[in-house]
Amino acid sequence: MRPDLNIDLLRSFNAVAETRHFTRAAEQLNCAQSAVSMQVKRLEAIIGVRLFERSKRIVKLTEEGEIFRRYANRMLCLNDLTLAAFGRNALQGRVRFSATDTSMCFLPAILSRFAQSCPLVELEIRCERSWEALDSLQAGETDLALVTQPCGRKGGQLVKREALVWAMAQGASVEELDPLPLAIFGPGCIYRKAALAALDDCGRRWRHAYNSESRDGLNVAVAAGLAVTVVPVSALTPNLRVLGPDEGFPPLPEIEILLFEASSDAALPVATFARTIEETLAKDKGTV
Amino acid sequence: MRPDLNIDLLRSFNAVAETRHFTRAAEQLNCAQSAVSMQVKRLEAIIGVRLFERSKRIVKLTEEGEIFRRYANRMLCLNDLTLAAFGRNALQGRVRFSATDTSMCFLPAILSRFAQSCPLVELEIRCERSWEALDSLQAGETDLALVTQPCGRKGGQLVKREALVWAMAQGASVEELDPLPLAIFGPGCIYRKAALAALDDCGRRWRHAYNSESRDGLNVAVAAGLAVTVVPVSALTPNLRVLGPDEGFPPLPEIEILLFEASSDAALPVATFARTIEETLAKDKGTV
DNA sequence: TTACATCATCATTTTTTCTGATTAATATTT
DNA sequence: AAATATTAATCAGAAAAAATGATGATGTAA
Repeated sequence: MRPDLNIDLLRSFNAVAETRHFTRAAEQLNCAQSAVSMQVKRLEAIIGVRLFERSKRIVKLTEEGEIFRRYANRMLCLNDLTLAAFGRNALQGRVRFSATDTSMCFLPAILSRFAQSCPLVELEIRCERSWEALDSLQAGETDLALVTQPCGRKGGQLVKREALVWAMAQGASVEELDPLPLAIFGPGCIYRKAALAALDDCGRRWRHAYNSESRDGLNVAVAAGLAVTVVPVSALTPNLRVLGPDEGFPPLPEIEILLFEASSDAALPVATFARTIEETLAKDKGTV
Repeated sequence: MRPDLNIDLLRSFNAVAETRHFTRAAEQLNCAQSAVSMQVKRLEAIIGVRLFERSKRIVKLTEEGEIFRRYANRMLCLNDLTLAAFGRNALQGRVRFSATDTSMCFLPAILSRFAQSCPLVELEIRCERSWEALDSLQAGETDLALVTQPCGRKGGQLVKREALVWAMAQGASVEELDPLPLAIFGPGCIYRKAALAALDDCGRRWRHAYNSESRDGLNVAVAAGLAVTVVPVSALTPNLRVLGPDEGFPPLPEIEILLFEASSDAALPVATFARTIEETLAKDKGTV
């Protein structure tokens, strides 16, 4: 029925909009000026809107042209992204990645970013405790590990500091809970020690009500309002309520998210994934 | 350097991926089967990836083809959206719209949706109290009004019910505040009455500490931790903390968001904007 | 095996697009 | 004011790209 857009035409349109000259745009595009004129004309015919004001000598975007420019840009970006993701020198391969339960909450942002620009790279994700993740890394079973404890290993890179807070279900009340029922990870977690010590220090009685090796396990008890837990602020969900000094909860230490790589000269997909993690977490740094 | 994508080729690719037949795709596209073959081949050359498995008789997307399909689809959607937004029968004109401070918090979602599909429509937004908005509508100064109180007018359409909650700044404490300093709208707001009555009922002393005709005005006091306010849950920001029965706050009534139109046979852009409001708010309904 | 269906390939035709020259309009210089 | 220069639109012809219809190859069903 009606013709589709054409990326080449958008490219030309964009060049004219940038340079504000048909001649310069032609140079930039390596073609004759008349070609650019005709391309813009063709594009205008397709979308049925006049894009440039040519009454005077100067080339100026019309109001609609200005609006259309945003659409054209999105289209060109998507085009470039797609070509970069697939083209001949697109990344391909596999990345075996270990995350801890705690670092898991950052994965959605990281993954959507990475999957977008490197769709051909196969991702293998495991969830382990920090020390297990580092063992896997050393054993060559994984390429990267995003952990919360260095476990004595050297070479980890600090990619983010994250506040840890006490939290419980929105509706639940903490008043009548004494001793305080806790849903936290089992022994081995250094933050667990710090949290319990802090509670003891301020004289709050507690009991270890629920235990699990995974956050999902704990969440069941927390969501039911049966226990209080400790989470990084990034893992807070709408149904969780932060418990502060007002309610008698001591401040918690910050956790450090560390990135370990199997080798410094890792395969390109691995290195790219590592850089994506750094960038994504660094971006969040300011907002939290 | 390397050639750009081409929407026509994506269209063909998509047809083949859908029908799983080059011949059927050709019928669908109204062209010869050989053309489709060549188009797919050309596309494969551009992105440097084999898209279909043709070893057997059946046409099957390769693994990469399956991934590429998502990119192609996004591109085609953006193409269609752009054409619909500009093409000959694209909406053009102006919509004059009144919102109240309370309904304002829904505007970002509504506007981004509308602006996306109708970029050529000029939007004029005013923020008024409900009764002023309805007066403006009746006076023909605006085309649509999204209000929280019917003010005795008939013909409004209920587009959303929204819970109202007590809230204060995250860090601040409510314990030592007696009488409770309130930052709420001035007289005229029916929800204000309900809120104050509820406070009185549960024996909580309060004083009217801050007053303003706009939410921004109130927010200054609230953000500073100087006062407690009442907000619809959709207007909650991360720096606000909900105050519930635990802290001695009575439940509040729900507000009703009503949409009034100047006339039932409004201009097409106005009607489209109205429909966008309904759809956007209806979508939220389930999640809140 | 034969008949049939399906996709790739090819030579040819058709369509699209580009080029280079020219023109018209505006700005700049003399 | 006239001359010159710059710029974009237009046009005819050239070049390139794409579509067609025929043909061939390959696999499936009868």
